[in-house]
Formats: sequence, C-alpha cells, structure tokens
Amino acid sequence: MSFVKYSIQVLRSKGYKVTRPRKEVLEAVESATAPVSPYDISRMVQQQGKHLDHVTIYRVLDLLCSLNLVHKVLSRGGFVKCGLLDEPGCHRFLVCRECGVLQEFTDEALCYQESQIARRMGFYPEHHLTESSGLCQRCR
Amino acid sequence: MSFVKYSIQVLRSKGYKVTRPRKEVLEAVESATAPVSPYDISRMVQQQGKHLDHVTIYRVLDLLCSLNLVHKVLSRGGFVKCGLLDEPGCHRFLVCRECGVLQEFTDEALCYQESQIARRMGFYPEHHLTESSGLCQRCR
DNA sequence: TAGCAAATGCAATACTATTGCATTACCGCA
DNA sequence: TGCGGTAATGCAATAGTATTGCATTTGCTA
Ligand SMILES: [Mn+2]
Ligand SMILES: [Mn+2]
Ligand SMILES: [Zn+2]
Ligand SMILES: [Zn+2]
Repeated sequence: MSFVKYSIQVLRSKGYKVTRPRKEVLEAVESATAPVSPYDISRMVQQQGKHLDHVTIYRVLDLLCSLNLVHKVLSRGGFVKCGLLDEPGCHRFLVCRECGVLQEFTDEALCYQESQIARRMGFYPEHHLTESSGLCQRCR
Repeated sequence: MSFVKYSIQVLRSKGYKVTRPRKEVLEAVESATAPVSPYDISRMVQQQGKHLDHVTIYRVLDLLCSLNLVHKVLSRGGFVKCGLLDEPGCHRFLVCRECGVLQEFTDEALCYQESQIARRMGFYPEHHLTESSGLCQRCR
C-alpha cells in the first residue's frame, strides 16, 4: 500500500480527521527523495496552484511525526516519509552530506550495542532515531 | 590542560588570532554542561557586564566547530565543548531528552559496524557525529 | 443534513541565521 | 615598545524559521 493511503488509514484509526491540508502534505512528502522543509512543502503545493498556510504545515508535520509516519532529519532541517512503516523498533538514516538523499534502515545488533553503552554510562536509553552522514553513489 | 587553554593553543598553532570574543565564547562553552545556543552565549556574556555581537558568536562557533573543539548538537540546537579532545576518530553523544545533559563517547566497534552497513547500502561513510537520546540518571 | 469539535487560516510576533561593509585590534616585525 | 598590515569584529539590514491566539471553516457522527 502507498505511503499516503497507509497514512490516511492510520489517521482515521486514531480518530484524526482526514483533511485536504493533511493529504497535501502527505503527497508532498511522498514525492520527495530528500528531506523537505515546511517551506519547501509550501512551495511545492503552490506550484500545483493550491495553497496551504505555513502554520498548518508545521502542525500537520508535528502530528505525522508523533505518529511516526514521517521523521525529522535534523542534519537537514527537513522531513521525510518513514521508509519502514511496517517494521517497528529504532529507525536510522544514512544521509548524503552533499545532496541529502537518504536511506532508512534498522539494525538489531547496532541498537543493542548502543543501548549497552548507554546503560554503562548511566543513561536510560530510549528510541534511537540517529543519522550518519556519508556520500551517496551519485555524489562520490 | 583546561579546554580553554588547549583551544587557545590550537588556535595559535593554526594561525588564528586569539581574540577577546573567541576567549569569551570558549569560556561560555567551557562552563556549560548542556548545549548552549549562540543567543544563550550572548546572554551569558552579558550577565558578566560584557557584550558580544551575535554575528561574531556565530562566526566563532563556526570556526571552533571546524577545528573540532566544539560540536553542534543537532537535537538541541546548541553547542558543547568536545569531551574527547585527545582521542581522534568518531565522536558520539548520549543526550538526555529532558534536561539536555550529555556525555560524549567513542566506540570502535560501533563505528566499524556502522561503516559496514553504510557500504552495504551503497554509501561512502564519513565521520560519524551521531546523537542518541535517552534519560539521564537525574531525570528518570 | 444539521451540529459539534477539530482543524485551518490569518495576523502578529519571536526567534534564528546570514550578508556586506566600515572599523578595530591582534600579532609579527622593526 | 611601537608600528603596520590583515584578520576579525561590530553594526545595520535583511532573510529565513517557528510559535501563539483567535476567528472561521470543515470533516465527521448521529
Ligand atoms: Mn521510520
Ligand atoms: Mn569530540
Ligand atoms: Zn548524494
Ligand atoms: Zn536529564
């Protein structure tokens, strides 16, 4: 099932309304390979002759993040759709420092090892949504 | 040797001038346990009856980052002194989601494992400056 | 299809970051 | 120790990002 359709299902199942702005934002994020900022989305929507207030975009993104349908990519100040909707657990990113394309993955062993280190250092580890930087094949 | 003194040495050895603003910023970062933003630093300096333009603070922080004397903590939008000045290689953070205190560490095995995964996914891995979130002892 | 609560749009505002240029001050050298 | 050249700073203007309160609209349920 497509990202948009799946997300709409989740919205409904949790009692959130399926509105035009929410669908627009989902479609914008769906269509992007690299992270998009709230204002990126604003422009994307405009280029289709439509309009969304940026405040609305911020609020929609907040909601989608809280549902783990999209993730914020800190190193880029943008948002991407979750690439592992069906897989629970900790999600990680490889981000190309040059062009921003990224790949999401999850790794049991890595997660475990990190948790161990955290505990050893007196921290109570929580979900990991980490980013590693590198260069994608195109940008090398 | 203290963080400030060490940093001043590095500045000199690379041909950068040791100026009042640079020393002020170093002292502000030195004194902080959690990440501080450029404007945080501005306020800290003011409370000592002094003044630094925020543009200068941004520029100083850029420089210190490029020399790996301080790191930017993305999840907090702030800067901290490097806690492993003598140890080369990839530096990582455990950040308390609640209060922001953090601990820097480095882990050979983790680094290796991550690089492997990156290569397997078609990325050329670079330095890792990752952040994991959790709860510190005080905040549990 | 009417009514209600949730969501949006708007306006105002706060916060964060960057640029160009005139002025200052650090540091090497006399 | 004082001078000169250049790197660094301060200032002003501007751009970009994010948040709040409130009036209005709209999706959904009954
Ligand atoms: Mn994910
Ligand atoms: Mn470090
Ligand atoms: Zn790339
Ligand atoms: Zn804490």
